[in-house]
Amino acid sequence: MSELPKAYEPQEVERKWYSTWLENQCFHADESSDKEGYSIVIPPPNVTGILHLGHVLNNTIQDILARRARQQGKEVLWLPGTDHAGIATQTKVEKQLRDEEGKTRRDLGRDEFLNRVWDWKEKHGGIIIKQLKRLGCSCDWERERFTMDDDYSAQVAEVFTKLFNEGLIYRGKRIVNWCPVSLTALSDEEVIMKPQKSKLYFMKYELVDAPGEFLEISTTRPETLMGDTAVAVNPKDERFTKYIGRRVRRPFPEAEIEIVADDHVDIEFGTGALKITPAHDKADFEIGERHHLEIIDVLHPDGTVNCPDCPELDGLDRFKARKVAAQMLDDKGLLIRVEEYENNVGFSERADVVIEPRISMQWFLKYPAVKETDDAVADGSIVYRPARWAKTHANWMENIQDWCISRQLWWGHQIPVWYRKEKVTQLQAAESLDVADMQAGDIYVGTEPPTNPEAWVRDEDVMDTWFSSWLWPFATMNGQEQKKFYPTADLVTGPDIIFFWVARMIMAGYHFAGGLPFKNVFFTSIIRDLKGRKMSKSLGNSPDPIDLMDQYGADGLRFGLMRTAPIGTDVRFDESQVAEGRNFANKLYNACRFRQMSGVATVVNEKLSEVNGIRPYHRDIAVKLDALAVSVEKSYADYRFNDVAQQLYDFLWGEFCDKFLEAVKGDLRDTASPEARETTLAVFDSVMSRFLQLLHPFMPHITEELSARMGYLASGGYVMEKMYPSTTLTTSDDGETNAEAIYAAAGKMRNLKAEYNVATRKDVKFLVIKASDWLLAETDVLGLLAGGDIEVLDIYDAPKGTPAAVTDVGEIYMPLDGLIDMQAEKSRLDKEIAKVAQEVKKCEAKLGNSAFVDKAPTELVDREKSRLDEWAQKHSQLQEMRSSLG
RNA sequence: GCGCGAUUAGCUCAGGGGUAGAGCGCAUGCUUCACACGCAUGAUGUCGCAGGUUCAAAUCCUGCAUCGCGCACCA
Repeated sequence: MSELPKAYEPQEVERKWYSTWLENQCFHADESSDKEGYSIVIPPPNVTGILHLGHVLNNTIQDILARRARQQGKEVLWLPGTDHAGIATQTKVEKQLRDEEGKTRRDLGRDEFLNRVWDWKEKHGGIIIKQLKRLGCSCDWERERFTMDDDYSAQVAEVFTKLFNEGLIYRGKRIVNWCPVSLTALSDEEVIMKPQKSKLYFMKYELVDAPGEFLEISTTRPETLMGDTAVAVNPKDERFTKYIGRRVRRPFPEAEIEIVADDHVDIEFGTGALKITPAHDKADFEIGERHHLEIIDVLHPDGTVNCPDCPELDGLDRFKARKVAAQMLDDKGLLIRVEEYENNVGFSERADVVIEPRISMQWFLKYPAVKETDDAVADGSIVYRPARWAKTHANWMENIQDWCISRQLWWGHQIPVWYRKEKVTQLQAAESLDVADMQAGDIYVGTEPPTNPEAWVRDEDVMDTWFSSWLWPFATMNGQEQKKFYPTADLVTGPDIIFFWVARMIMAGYHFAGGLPFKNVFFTSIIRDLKGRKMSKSLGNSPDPIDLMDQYGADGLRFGLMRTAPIGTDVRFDESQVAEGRNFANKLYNACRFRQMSGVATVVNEKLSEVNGIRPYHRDIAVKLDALAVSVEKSYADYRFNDVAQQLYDFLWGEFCDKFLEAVKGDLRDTASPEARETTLAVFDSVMSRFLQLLHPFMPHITEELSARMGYLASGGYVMEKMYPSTTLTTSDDGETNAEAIYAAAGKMRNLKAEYNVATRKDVKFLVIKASDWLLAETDVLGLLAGGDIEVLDIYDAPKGTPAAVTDVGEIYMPLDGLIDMQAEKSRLDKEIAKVAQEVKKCEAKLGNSAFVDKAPTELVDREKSRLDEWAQKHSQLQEMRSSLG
């Protein structure tokens, strides 16, 4: 057996077990099972996505929850799938088309282009799924869903139709966030505000009725000046009262526009006069509505200027046009000055370009079940963890705006709306069709095309990807499955998509599925690099999880990440943490390898009392294992996964290997008695087999491997299927354990050796007096642990200066036999004495404080007193030693 | 502007009214027959700053500072 590799090599083992689990359908969820149901739906990654560390954290947590629920005897469904990710996917395919064939999607036409996207999806779509499998995710892959599966798409159309019929979906001309690169509208949530260095232009418009008199106006966007249809001032601003209702001259193209009064104008800002461009600013649009202003669109969809009346600007890119327009103003003597200025500008999340507020015809949704959603989170029907995210949720719900759900893309769920052909021809272009203008018979909304399709034209737009994602928890399940697994139990996701996804799913759950979609939402940390920056492709600071798994194993990556990931705060990723995860796996492997040198287990005892010849170390580790199970349970209840990992780590490394295994090592040697060996092996197996089960959710592969290899699964099955031990290994009848006293004494003895620089010597002799009555039976082990020979004496007249330690096993002396450097010893003692004297002083001060003695709990005071005794005793001992040295 | 979080060892982070913790790193010593992905021993902290509550504050409260995040915005 000893020819096993010294170091654990996870790669092959992980592959082997994952395919074994799959072959045996270990992840399969049976909706007709009698067991209690437990379900999680995966936050569907983009079908184009590549696994990053955020996914690793997120899915490891889900896997832990799922595996643990199985251990608890539940019927578990972890439902996987991917999201079609409208813009992201379409953009990728368009880029490929452009790069490889020099074509645009319009060159291909809608149908052919969509074929290409589907091809692309078939080819590249499965990458992230494979990567999740590599990580060990126990999803029910037979149930993998895609947001554009036929049945899923049907439900999206159905939901649209229902909302339309309820009057919650409407079409209208509004200012929307327009992405000039993707050429589509976006929702407010897809816009990211970034501070930008820009310029504030001060210019003047001449008053029509008073030539030579000017009104000063400040703007950051002179290039939209051609679309100005008014100037606004605040009615309370006395400087401008006299101008209200009069007209100024717009410089180009020349026109007269009115000065209106509107409360929106900030008196303090700029000159206090605001140019109004209703077609290109949300606030201006609203002011325009209040004052019935004309709307002039002066930009093309791609962000170039559309203004044939100004040939100097027509066709220019908006940023180029900005400079030219400023120059034109200057040429006319209307530009007063330009100031450097920093303001917040909206960027498109996907294309990272400046968003253009643009008026266009779009579909909007008035959110359903807003109050119910708000309440569910506020009253704890749905529990957010950490709780503070509930506030963020509430904040958004309060200021909720209608959702722009239409996108001018092809990849996605096409809006299930048809317009009568004659009507469209009549109105010339479908883009400007206003549903409000249509008669009932001119529009058709439904999940199936109209019966005479040739008479109808379908709306070209598709829906926002999130309009399909918000149905995910129930649209992925059929009726039977919903009965068993809906609502789901836990949702694990990032706090950055509370608005995009979580809140919307709750609304959809209420409105379409009759209630909450999940009970708990666990928000994971955001993983940053060591400098605190977000992981991103462009910064190149995002380690590839696959590389990490190649290096450290999936289990190592999972464990390392889980052990650091704090609850609710961002985490800085440190690769050394992953190395620790690997080291931990290796430690576990080697502990088992050691055991395996004595053969494999045939029987694993369920109770410690079944084992003969139990000694303190055996009892001790068994008791600690039972305590670990309880404590881990508690941490799970609070979703404190880092805590669980830390406890498992401390137990295996600190208790099992460092103490227990060191203490019983002798029993496994050839020289040991068969009885002692049998006892130790039995205890090892009882504890280890249970420990592997406890660890399994975090490190599924190695625990499965070792359980099999060690013979813990003699009765068949897999660790991942085993019920979590419902009984404890020990009972209160198992009695007290003295192991801790021995470990502590051994520690003190090793300290003594180190202090006198004889740490590595094995010929050190320790003398024990006032020994505990049970110590005689344990001197061998104590000697082994401490690294020396133990002799228990009734009396020992210690020469002055003999190093000593007071322990719970007795008073221990380490005779020096004159082998110590006296000079070094003296100065060491002096330092030590000073230190101890300080401790004594501290205790005395505390006990001298009558307020403390009177008011603090008595056990605290008593503790302080015994502490003082200990320090004082040590102090006099040291002084004695010091004086003996002269 | 409003809100939220963070600030503890060189680094990454736990903890939390009653003697300051882990791992890594560092130092010293170990090729000890499970493990150098290891073993043993050790050094390192005014627990961001200032007040307050308390017998007792790193911990609770208030303010401030720095860093980060979210929301709202000034054209």
